[in-house]
Amino acid sequence: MPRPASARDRVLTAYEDLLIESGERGATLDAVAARAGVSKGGLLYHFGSKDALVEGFIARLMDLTEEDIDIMLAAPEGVVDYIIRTSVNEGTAFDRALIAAARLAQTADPRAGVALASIHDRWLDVVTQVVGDATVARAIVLISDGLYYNSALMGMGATEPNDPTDERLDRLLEVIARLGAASRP
Amino acid sequence: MPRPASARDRVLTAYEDLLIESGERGATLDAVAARAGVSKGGLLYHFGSKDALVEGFIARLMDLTEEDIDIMLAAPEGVVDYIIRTSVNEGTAFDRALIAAARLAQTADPRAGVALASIHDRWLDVVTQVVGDATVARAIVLISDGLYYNSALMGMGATEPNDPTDERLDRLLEVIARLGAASRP
DNA sequence: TTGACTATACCGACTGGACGGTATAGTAGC
DNA sequence: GCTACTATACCGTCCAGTCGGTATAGTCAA
Repeated sequence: MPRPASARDRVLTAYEDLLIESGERGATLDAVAARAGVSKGGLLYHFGSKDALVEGFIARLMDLTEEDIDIMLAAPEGVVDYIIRTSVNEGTAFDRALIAAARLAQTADPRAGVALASIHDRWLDVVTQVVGDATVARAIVLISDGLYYNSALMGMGATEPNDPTDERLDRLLEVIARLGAASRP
Repeated sequence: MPRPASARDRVLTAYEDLLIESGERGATLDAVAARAGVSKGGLLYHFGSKDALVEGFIARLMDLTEEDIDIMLAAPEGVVDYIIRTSVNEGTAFDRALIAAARLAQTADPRAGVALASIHDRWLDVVTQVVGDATVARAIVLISDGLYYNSALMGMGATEPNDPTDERLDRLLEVIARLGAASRP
């Protein structure tokens, strides 16, 4: 690990930003380098190929996933509330990484698909633990997936607002409570 | 319109297949033409540009959507059962078109994302009509979205089976019934 | 303390291949 | 003779990856 808040990290963030804003096609090495404020050569010094860049991005995503699960388990409002409310916008570093991964998965990069599937499974485990019923947990995680993917894929075409305090989410959570979900762990 | 599966249709289907199998990057004009068994010149005779091909694909998707909604409304097992069970595999022409659209969404052009959003809205309308409650309908459509996008994005990484008669879907539908959804119109 | 050498971090011109699109000449069937 | 193609060649652009070079800091030995 090099000392300063490094070029390597800036490159990863630039890649993520470009995936979100312009899709996989727009996230070229030149564009990523420019965004990160390094030259193309500099980028390729840190990541020897585009493939290695994808690998690095996914590794960071998996780290953020573990962090987010810790936060989720400690959330004062409960796991279910947390997972549904944070399924909706692009605010946190984790949200952004997830949306970027969804963009990557669209282009059939199997690694992004596998990463997404494993994140989904982690959530399912945690929610199952909390609500006690595997099928109820599955329904909840699917709703979360639906919210995520809608914001990931529909972009400007979306009808869903991206506000985690939206009262429509309150109502959605009330309906979810009917499934038998404990709203607190 | 000529008699058998016309070259035009074959081109559209080949494009769809390639989107599903190889993503947007793999669906090049050369690859689509080869898959459809026409020459590149032949493809460009029918669709003057890749843009026109996308347009043609989306037009067919929207036709299939209207057909599917008619089928859904007439489904003997009810709208909710139908929408959840058919959210899961790549069997029908409509399913395949939807998965392909998810691959295309927001990659280069917002049209696929807009189309997806409008299909989502049509479903929401229909389900709201049937179950009577907008929030319950939203939860159901989100579960359907979750199932769809999981099969669209996770590909080989998926843990979800793609079998509409899977008993896990039966259990999921039982849980959804607790939301207050009428399982028949 | 200075000069030789090494490692790390980065630059940017260039190459080669892929891809969208154009063009043109020709063919089979109605 | 028109529609619906096939076949092939070619062009310009974009893009991943290569390569030679530069800058800086640190090591070490004479």
